[in-house]
Amino acid sequence: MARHLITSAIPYINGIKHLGNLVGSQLPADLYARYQRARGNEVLFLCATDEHGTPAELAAAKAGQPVAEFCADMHATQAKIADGFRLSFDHFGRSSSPQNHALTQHFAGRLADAGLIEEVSEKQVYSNADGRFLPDRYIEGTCPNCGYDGARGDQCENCTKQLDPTDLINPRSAISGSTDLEVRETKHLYLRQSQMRDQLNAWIDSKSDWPILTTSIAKKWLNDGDGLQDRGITRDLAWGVPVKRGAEDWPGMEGKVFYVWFDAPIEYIACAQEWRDAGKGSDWERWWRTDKGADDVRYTQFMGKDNVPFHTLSFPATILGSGEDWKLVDYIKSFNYLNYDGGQFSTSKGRGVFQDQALDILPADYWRWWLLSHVPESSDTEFTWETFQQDVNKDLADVLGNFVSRITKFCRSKFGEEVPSAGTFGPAEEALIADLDRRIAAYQSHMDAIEIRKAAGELRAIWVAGNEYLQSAAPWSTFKTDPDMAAAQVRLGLNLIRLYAVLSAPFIPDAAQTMMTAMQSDDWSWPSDAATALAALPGGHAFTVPDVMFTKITDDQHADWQTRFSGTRD
RNA sequence: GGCGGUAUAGCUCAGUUGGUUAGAGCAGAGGAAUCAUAAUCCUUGUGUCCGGGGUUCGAGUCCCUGUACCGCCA
Repeated sequence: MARHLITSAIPYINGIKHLGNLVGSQLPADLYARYQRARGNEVLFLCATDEHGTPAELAAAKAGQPVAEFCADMHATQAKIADGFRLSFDHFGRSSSPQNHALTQHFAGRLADAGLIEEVSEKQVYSNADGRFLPDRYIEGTCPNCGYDGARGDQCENCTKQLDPTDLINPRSAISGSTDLEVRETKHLYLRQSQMRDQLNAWIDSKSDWPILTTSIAKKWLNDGDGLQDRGITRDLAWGVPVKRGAEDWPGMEGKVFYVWFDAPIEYIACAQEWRDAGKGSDWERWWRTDKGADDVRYTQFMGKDNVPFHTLSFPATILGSGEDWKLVDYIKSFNYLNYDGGQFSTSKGRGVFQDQALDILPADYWRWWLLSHVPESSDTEFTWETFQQDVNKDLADVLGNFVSRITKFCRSKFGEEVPSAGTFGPAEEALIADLDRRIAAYQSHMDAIEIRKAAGELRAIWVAGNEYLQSAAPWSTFKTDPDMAAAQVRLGLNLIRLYAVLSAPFIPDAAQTMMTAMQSDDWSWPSDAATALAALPGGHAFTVPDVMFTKITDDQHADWQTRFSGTRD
């Protein structure tokens, strides 16, 4: 039995995410996790919330809550939404957990011992009114280049010129508006990634099977300009993991915390400890320590393309630099962006569909199916209500839902609500079985390779094969002349429903459960061959006719949602 | 400005190491059937494969160049 460690990029805590955040990491990771479990493999599927940093502090302030309380509430909210989408995390952790605090400090200590941490003094803008240092982008002022009044300390969004905060004319705090700013000297820790460039380069080079999107981004950061740059891993903030060297205090670093990009990926490991501590498992090290049983684990990460540098370089640098036997990622599946109706999803402009709204208007399976079958694997993908309506109605309601409906209702009217026993399979049935064997093999190989769109296409073709068979076998016709043959045809059709439940469950778990329940079965075993799988429900086995599985999206709903989620356009 | 990605049928996309008349789903058109959520099934593609050069016996596929969109970095 193979063992799969699977992680999804961890979503930031500052608010409810839109669909773009779902499709780029959590949903495909869930698909893969469900598939591997279905194949009988051992899976540990982890995700968490990324809770530290300035945006979280500001979001909490805006909500009028202490930041710890805000994060706890928002974590619960995101966990509820994840559950709504049927994301099957073995544990949904928090980067603010005590486990992550300790582990982050541990890694910092190991890296320091290995000579990979450097203390650097630098000048940063301090706001007396806010009582804090301000990150570059939280300083606003007049652009020295174009005169735009709302330029940020990192870049003027009017003329796109890159800036230093000290370039701004009449700088002010973006948080309070205060102009009582001063430049102060402060000391920070830098991770000397540049020292590990050759090691990282060789590691990336060894990953010839990774998606081009993943390796090209990594190589660019390794080789661009002066090569991989050292990065600051601490900040002058209150909310975060306090800087410590292992369990020891770090002289000169009092009151500082680690920067989010340092502690967030470490949460992947800490999350396994949380999982253990929550009583969901007994041994987390056999998943994460190659010297303690994780040698045979295959570790796959899922993320949007914006997260690739941290996962290909920074986090591996942390792990390799520690000198300990931590598990490195085996395969990184990265995704492009999902666009919304001619533009980008925008949190600030309220453009696009947010995850809670999506679940309010339609069941999870509708979203799961459309998003996964259109997942942006090779380039950005466009969401439009028109294609969403068309595709979901066609694939789920017409092709799959109607198949279940037509065969169960036909059987009920002619043979009653049990699988008919009479008749034997002929050439048409054998041909279907051979076709299914080929298609299931193709489906598996696409799923094994995490080629999601291809897998979705093959699954859809498997649904279509059932309709093709019924159409040519025409039991409603044979019933008049040869009821026994009709019985055999219906028996095959009913067994297809159970097989579809098994094969479809990774994509649409709720509908799969509906199908399985209707067939009054609990046999979720993955098919070894179609002939055997289609004999699972013998003659005489009782079933029920399920309610309509997928109601169609109407034109009125389409129009209503198109308007409601358009947001404010400029 | 530097780098990377993308550009294939009305729409969403496949096209493996260059090799025969460029494919799939949806939409459109025609037909069959009537068990079913008016659902299904069959038939139907005259596409300057973004433009322009080049390499090659042969390029959607490689090289150069231009254009458009997206992203990352400075």
